[in-house]
Amino acid sequence: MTVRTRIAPSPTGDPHVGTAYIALFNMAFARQHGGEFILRIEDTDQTRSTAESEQMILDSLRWLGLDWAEGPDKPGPHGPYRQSERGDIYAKYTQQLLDEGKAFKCYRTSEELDQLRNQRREAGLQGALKESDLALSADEVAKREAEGAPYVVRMKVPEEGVCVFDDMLRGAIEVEWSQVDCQILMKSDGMPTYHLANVVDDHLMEITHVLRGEEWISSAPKHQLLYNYFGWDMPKLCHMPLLRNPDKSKLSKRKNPTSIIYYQRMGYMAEALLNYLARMGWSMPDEREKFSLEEMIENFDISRVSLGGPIFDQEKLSWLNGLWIREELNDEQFAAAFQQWALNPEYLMQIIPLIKPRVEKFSDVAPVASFLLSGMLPIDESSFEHKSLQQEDIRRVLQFSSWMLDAEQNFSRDHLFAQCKALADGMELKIRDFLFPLFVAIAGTSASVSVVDSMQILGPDMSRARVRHALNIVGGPSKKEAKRWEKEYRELAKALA
RNA sequence: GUCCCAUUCGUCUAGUGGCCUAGGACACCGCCCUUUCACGGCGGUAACAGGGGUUCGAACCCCCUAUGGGACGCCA
Repeated sequence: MTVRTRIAPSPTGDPHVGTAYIALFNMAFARQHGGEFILRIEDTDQTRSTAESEQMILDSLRWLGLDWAEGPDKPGPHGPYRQSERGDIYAKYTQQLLDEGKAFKCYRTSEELDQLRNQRREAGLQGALKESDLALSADEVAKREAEGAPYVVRMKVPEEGVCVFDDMLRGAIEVEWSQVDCQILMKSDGMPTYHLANVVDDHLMEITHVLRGEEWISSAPKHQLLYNYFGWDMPKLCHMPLLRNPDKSKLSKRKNPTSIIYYQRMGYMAEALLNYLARMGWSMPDEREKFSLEEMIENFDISRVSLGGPIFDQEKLSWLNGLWIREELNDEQFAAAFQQWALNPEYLMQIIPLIKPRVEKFSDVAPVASFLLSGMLPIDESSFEHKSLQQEDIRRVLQFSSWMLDAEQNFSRDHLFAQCKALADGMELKIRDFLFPLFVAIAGTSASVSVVDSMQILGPDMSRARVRHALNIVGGPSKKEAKRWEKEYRELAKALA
């Protein structure tokens, strides 16, 4: 048995807990059956990942204690498409489908596609775009071909009938073919889409089981059809429930910290985080709450996965982490773990240059640096009292900053400063005044080291969480204000890089 | 809007036709322990989304409705 999961790097490289969640279940399933667990990084969209962002994900998964197989014929984290010597395999399989009449070239531009989709919506038509909808006149095709216009390769999909595929947890799922669009397999830049790469790689790597998130259910018919077109056996599919925000939407960084690095910085033990993730949608046969990865693997049974989307509850995670700390670490181990967390050279060396100029004795260090070793800060309304700034200004600064930070992918100090400056100018505030609420949010007081340096060190999720926390304390916008503010912010955001 | 998936205490869940007067855990509340707080111990509040079937019997099987979520990209 060979089980694999695919992970998609985020541009910032922030490794998502959802990624770890899926990887964990893949691994438990594979290891329970004595099989191999393979991890693949999906990167056919080259805008996403860099070597560093991929490394951050792999490091985070290793930190959690997850490990995966890599072999010469079973490419490791990367798909064959990353390896130049195998880069043409997708072209080969695409050509095969073209030759067999199972795929077609499409010269439609994105603008035309938008138009087509809008027209159909206005006409009240339902169903997916089919080959016949996309067809251009023979003249037009010949013209565009002669011009060397870019084209994509799409798979052909039956116009009617039902597709039935199997899910290990849900049984047979039926979808009308009319709902399935003729998926692009090869982009105009010659790169395969996920759908093609996924099917070809999995076949070449002899994958037998795929455990992935529920959001993939709707593309399963396309995948199955591709397997049929190629005449290959399809791996068994299992779709895991999606982790949710407290408001039940799919877990997202705007509403909840999602980065593994956040939970690391927050001081959770890897074992506890993994344990908590394992309890999302799954339970031990004896219902015990605390268990190790090894114990999970020993007792793993995929049919014990429950399908309702679990809400990621930080409170219960904290309780579980407390259990791990109190019960699994003796004083020596606690000391070592804490030292590793707080006093490791990598982290310390980021902090020292900021702290050193501001201390006269070592006893000054802890008070000055404490906010860099904390979670949420104990601040209240009085923390935000300011000689000239109005309450309204403070609330707006925090809300605008929060929106800016949510969208921000680059958390380097200089860039963050430039963004803050741009917002401050737009709001006609002195940068010093603009930064005041941020100082309180990030450091707990305005008498502190550089706030943009602090945000860089604390990382995106911790910074966002603290700003959001501060906003809750001073009061976010009312519904009326929110509308006006959003409009203002959209104007200001144009000045942002 | 269309299609798909889901639905047990506020939250995570047990439950696979009779062991269910629905069990455990987090959170919350109360009591005990304790110079405080926390930890720990004991107890409490709190759920089968609604309606129809099937069955001697339904949280469990079927249908309808409602609610929630996901997917509808030259993203993954």
